[in-house]
Amino acid sequence: MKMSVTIKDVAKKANVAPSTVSRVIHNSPTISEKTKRKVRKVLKEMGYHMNENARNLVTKSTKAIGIVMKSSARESLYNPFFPEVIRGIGDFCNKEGYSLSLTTGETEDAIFEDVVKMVQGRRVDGMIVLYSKKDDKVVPYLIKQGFPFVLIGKPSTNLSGITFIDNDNVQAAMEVSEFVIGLGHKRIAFLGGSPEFEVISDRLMGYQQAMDAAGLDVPQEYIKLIPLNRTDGLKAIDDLLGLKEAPTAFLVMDLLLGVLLLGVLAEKNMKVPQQISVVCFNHSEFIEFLSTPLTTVDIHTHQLGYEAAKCVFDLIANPEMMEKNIRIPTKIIKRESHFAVGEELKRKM
Amino acid sequence: MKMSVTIKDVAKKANVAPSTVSRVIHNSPTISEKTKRKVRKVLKEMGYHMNENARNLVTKSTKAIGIVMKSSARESLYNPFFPEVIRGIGDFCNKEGYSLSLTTGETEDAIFEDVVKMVQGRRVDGMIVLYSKKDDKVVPYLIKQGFPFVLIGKPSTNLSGITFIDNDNVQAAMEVSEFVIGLGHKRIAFLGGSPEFEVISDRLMGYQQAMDAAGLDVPQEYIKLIPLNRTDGLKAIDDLLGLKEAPTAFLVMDLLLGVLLLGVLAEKNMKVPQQISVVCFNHSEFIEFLSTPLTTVDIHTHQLGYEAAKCVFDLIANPEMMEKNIRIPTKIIKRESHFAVGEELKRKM
DNA sequence: AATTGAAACGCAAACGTTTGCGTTCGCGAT
DNA sequence: ATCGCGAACGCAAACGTTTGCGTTTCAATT
Repeated sequence: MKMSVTIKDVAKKANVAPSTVSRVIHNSPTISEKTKRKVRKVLKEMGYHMNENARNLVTKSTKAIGIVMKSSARESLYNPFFPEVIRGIGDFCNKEGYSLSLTTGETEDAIFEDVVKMVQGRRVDGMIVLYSKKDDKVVPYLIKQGFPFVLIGKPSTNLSGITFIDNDNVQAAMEVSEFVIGLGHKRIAFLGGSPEFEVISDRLMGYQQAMDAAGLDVPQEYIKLIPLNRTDGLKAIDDLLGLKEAPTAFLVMDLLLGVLLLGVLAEKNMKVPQQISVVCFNHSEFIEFLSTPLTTVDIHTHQLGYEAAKCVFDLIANPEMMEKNIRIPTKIIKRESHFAVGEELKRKM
Repeated sequence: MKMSVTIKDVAKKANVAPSTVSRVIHNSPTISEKTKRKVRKVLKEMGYHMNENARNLVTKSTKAIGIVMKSSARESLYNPFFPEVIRGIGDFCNKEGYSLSLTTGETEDAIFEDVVKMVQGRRVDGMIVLYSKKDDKVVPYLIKQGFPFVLIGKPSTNLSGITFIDNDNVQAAMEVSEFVIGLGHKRIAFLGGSPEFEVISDRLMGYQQAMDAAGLDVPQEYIKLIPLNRTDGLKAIDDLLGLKEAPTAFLVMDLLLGVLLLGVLAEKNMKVPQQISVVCFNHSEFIEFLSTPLTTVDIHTHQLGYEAAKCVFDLIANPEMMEKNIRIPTKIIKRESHFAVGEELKRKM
């Protein structure tokens, strides 16, 4: 490891005081152009680079923000949410010259310790929390510390003062339900993950509102809230398809379940969209590779991250800022896994 | 933001010198048990937590390691490699109480700047580089700086002194080829991404070696090296299936291409594995959700990350260590997308 | 009782910055 | 020639730790 060149080294070589070098680096107006040129020359020559630790120590501001994630989270591993949202965060941070720090903890306690270390250890200026769980210690801690943070998702606790970014999932589900209803469907199934996730329960709500508004009743058998794995997924799908009045359309909450559903339908030789319509949440470029051109709902993951980062920045700059709640709009990407009732015959030709 | 309690605050309250507090924190044997108890009590009471910046400044060691990734890398977004490898790295780091820092840059220059900032800015003790590109500046820079780092993948430059972790892709491809050959196949296609990636060219090599060894010749039409997108993928697959002597088995280098292939085969009503065998690289739990139980090659992504982290640690502890090259073994996960030639009829009953 | 020697602790410098304030310098106005 | 006054720069303290070394304490040895 080469020894680093410090401000003092530069100062010595340039025959100025360290403070002058510092001011040159920050382009202070109190330094003459002549000295600036001289010092800058030496800076280049010696290959100076700032020691961020020393800087952080005195300015009390690291140029970094932390990301809290539940690392073994199944749901974030197999859909592109995790990388996408980090890319979004990264994009903004990069524009502002900030860097990113990740929690590494596996257990909840370990994660909490990571957060404490980041916050109290003054390693980051702000935090972005990538999940929202019922009785989690992280968010309450951040609030108590008065530390700038934003949440991606919806706060599950009834704590106030939380700035959060998310989609309007109720709205999104309502829109997509209305869309499907508008196509003429009356028997619409809801296939999703565990309702303990805010996302799912919100979407369920939107779905039900739309159905109610359209005067369609929703038999409980149409609603399948299941863990995200093959066996439970298969069972749910079989149940639905085995119904005397089987649904003609599926609202699927996850790409994985969507893939599973398409597979089952293909095996049963049921054509999508001719016999069954499928709409799937969380658009990603992955679906391009499926043989069925799925109609999806784009939740704009990248933008979620980007806006979240922007928000922590505002919070850092102005800690007394009122909490806000930014909703990223969703968009139905219409491809060809849905059909309008009555069009079956035309299509079959 | 609450004001932090420092070592001095604790020292004052406990009627000892700051140095004593520091030694208590580090559990120095030169401090009596009595004082330790007293100081520890005050530490808890005041809720002390160390300021890492100050610590890093004097010890010249942050307890963090950096991760370099090419962020917009398509290939890392849609297969679970990226999250998985980070989880692996995180697992080890967490065990050792280290934290993680990510580059945020989009362009190559931005990424390079991130790296410089991490290294020279003394924000990390070591680095893990998640890619290896032909004429990249990062690796040469790290070498020049004598900074501890390891590469995941295979160094594309002819620079020596690089510790790197990867799979033996030649070997892996050879094994899987032999496996398929052993089933009786003679017409085996190779479907993969761009050969500018070391992974692909290595596997291609292994494939060809196995074919040669078995005395099977490989017509150039059997080898499709294409960019990872739908159109190019479809074209390649169509080409292969349209051949007068179409392959009976496919070696697929990527989950995405695998999914695409399965879709096309289903549309053409070609049964897997009865008519066509498919083996796909990069096992992930995702494939559980496909209707076809794909036989895959597990490259142990998680362990790649874990071992990489372990390596930087060794390097940090002992910078003069000889470079090493750790190969993570691969494993064929045999499921049911392959068939032994001659068994078709049995299966059909 | 004086001496010795660990054991236990305190002092102060150092790490590389930033920044308030003081000092120097040159120069035009008196 | 003196004064005054910005402009340009240097001094030194501060940020919160760690650590080598010096000092104190106190029990054990002579």
